[in-house]
Amino acid sequence: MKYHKIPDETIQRLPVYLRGLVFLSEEGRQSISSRDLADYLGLNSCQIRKDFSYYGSFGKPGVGYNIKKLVKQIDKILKLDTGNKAALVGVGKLGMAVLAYPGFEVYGFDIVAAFDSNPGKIGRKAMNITIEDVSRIQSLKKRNIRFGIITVPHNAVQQTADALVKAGVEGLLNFSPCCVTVPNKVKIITIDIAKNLVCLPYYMSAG
Amino acid sequence: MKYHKIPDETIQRLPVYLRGLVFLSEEGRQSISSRDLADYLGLNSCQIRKDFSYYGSFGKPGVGYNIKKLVKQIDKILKLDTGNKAALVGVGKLGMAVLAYPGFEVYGFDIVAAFDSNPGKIGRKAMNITIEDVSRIQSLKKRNIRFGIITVPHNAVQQTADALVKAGVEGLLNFSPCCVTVPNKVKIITIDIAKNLVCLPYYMSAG
DNA sequence: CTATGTGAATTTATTCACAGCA
DNA sequence: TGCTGTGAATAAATTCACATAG
Repeated sequence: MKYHKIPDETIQRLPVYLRGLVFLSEEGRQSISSRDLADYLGLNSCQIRKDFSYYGSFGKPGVGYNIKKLVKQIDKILKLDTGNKAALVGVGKLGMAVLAYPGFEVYGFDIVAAFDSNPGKIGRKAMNITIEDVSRIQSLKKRNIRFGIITVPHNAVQQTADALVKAGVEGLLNFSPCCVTVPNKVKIITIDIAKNLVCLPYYMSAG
Repeated sequence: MKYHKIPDETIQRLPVYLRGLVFLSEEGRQSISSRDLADYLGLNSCQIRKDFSYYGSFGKPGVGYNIKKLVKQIDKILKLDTGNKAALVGVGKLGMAVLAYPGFEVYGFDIVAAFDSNPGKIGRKAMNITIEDVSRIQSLKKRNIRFGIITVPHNAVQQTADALVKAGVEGLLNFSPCCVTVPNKVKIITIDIAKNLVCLPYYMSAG
């Protein structure tokens, strides 16, 4: 295994592999070939082999990959094996939906705190999490919570990001497609739910 | 302007440009240079110029791009100028959040119908849309609704997709990260809200 | 025989660098 | 002078093709 700069696209695919493999594992499957995994996920088999090869030789020629072993490897590569804790800010409709979303568990993420500025919501429970006042965001540092999920209205995004950064949060997931400024060391990912729909008319007309 | 195959990455960036430009336009700005737009969106200016150049010469040397004109062009390229109508299936927490999401409008998408299988919800209103029984999905063809948004629990995704396809829907946005099979002519995009968070630990530790 | 792992070839995308226009 | 538009150069990612291992 020679040194290679690992393509960013490879990193982005690892979560896709992970989810598929966890699902197959839960169905009781022990091992899988790159070809079968490619068919299952709608990808290309030699891309899968190359992606894994950047990190070592996990497969057995003639057999394929041991699923449990591969899941462990990907968890390790993506640093998902250390129990990442996240806090959500903004318990409105979108915030509630994110709290209820069953998809974080498979990646080893736990949303363990929720904040809102509406006094009527403070102290209530949302998905078994007690909603706290946004003024308590500063407590995140002590609680060792390093990830923030922002589901506030877009006019409150910047101040929310500022508060989270001040509390030592280093990774942000922002659901409001608006411009936010954060220090360089902080990584922020903005997702625009609608954006995904936008390219469909183009691709549909193209055939 | 020579013929060029348009990179897929260019298509994916057009919605980003569009949102930024619409926002700038709403703030009253008339024109912008590729450099300023690049700074604003955190991208590279010659990439922006090249992306636009695939479709013609929209800019004025020494001045920049007329924002309104550019918005119209992108709308046309992405076929967003024809009033795309979408139906949502599954009015649970996530479905409600998507219905309330303010981000579809800027892209010219209208969610005009909502379906659920829970009899207690049928006939109620969600964001001014009357919830219909899933059995009425077949009416979408007559109503000229070509896009479907799937926010049902993952065990109901396949049957929902089947019903939408049967009703003539050609573009699907699926919020359950699970494997769905659709005919070739149908384009489906699956989004995994959690996946975006997953790469953060990797990038954060990398510096 | 089957399936991995990987250099080499190819394809795709980005960035450079500058001629030419307002 | 300021900025676009674009060939050429570079960089990045994918796919091929096959030697090698179980």
